[in-house]
Amino acid sequence: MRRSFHLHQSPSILQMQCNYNSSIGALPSSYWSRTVLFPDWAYKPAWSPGSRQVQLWHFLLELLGRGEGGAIGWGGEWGEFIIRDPERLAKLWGERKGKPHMNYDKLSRALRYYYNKRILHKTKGKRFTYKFNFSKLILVNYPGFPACHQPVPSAPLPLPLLPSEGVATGVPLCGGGAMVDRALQSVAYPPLMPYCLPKPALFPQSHPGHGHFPFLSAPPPPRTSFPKLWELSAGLPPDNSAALRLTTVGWPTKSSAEWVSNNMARTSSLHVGLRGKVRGDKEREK
DNA sequence: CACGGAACGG
DNA sequence: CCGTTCCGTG
Repeated sequence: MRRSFHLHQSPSILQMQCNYNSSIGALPSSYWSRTVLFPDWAYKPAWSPGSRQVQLWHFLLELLGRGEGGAIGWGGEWGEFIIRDPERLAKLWGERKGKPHMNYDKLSRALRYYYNKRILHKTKGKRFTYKFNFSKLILVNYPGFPACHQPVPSAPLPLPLLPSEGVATGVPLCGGGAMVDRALQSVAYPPLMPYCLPKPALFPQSHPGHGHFPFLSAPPPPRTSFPKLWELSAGLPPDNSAALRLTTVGWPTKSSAEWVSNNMARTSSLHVGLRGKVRGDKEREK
């Protein structure tokens, strides 16, 4: 029943990347893997052997992780990034995808499609500035948000960036925030890209009791009236529905207000599920 | 610039 | 599904 999870597709890659877990400061990998939940999209490996193509958000993370020269860079807030040279970025993206006529206009359209999927949102007012929804981080197993402010080791990971790694090789990067110039500022970026982590087991299926989730404020009605609601939602497999329902709990960051205002309006994942099927909601829109 | 509809394609 | 292409609107 459990739909095959993305991680299963590239165990080797994953294991390879997750070896770093042990190198996160004093924190055992188990700490991370059981404490932090990333949105489901974050766990998709860059290159599934199943030959799914690179996705834009992943490409961006890759460039950001490499500290790519000037085309794109991290911004002031967690997950925020600034496209410094839109056309150059577009060109890079175009090369990767074999779309020679790519430009920022088109690329940005693709980015806008991420809004509904809650992968990205726009930092309003700032040109070329977008933000990954890392704020959707969820804490599990820690009722009181213990030392919940990302126990982020400020020091960059000893990332085994292979010399052979590069755009052309298609080697998956576990980069992400690892290579962020620490010089940049105090902001802590994800020390590991989420997709480097094993996905924490959520609700044990054996426990229909669903109860023992500390933060589970109000599980959306299991109303059987909309049985497969989540399955319609783009990019959000049922696996994650549980996680997403919890997102209202949110991550207590400085930007939480922004995040909340941005998404509280949409209320809950129920809405999101609906919005996923782009077609039907035109009328609804305004 | 930024947004989102629409048609289309791999 | 995930963009790509094109385009009207603000």
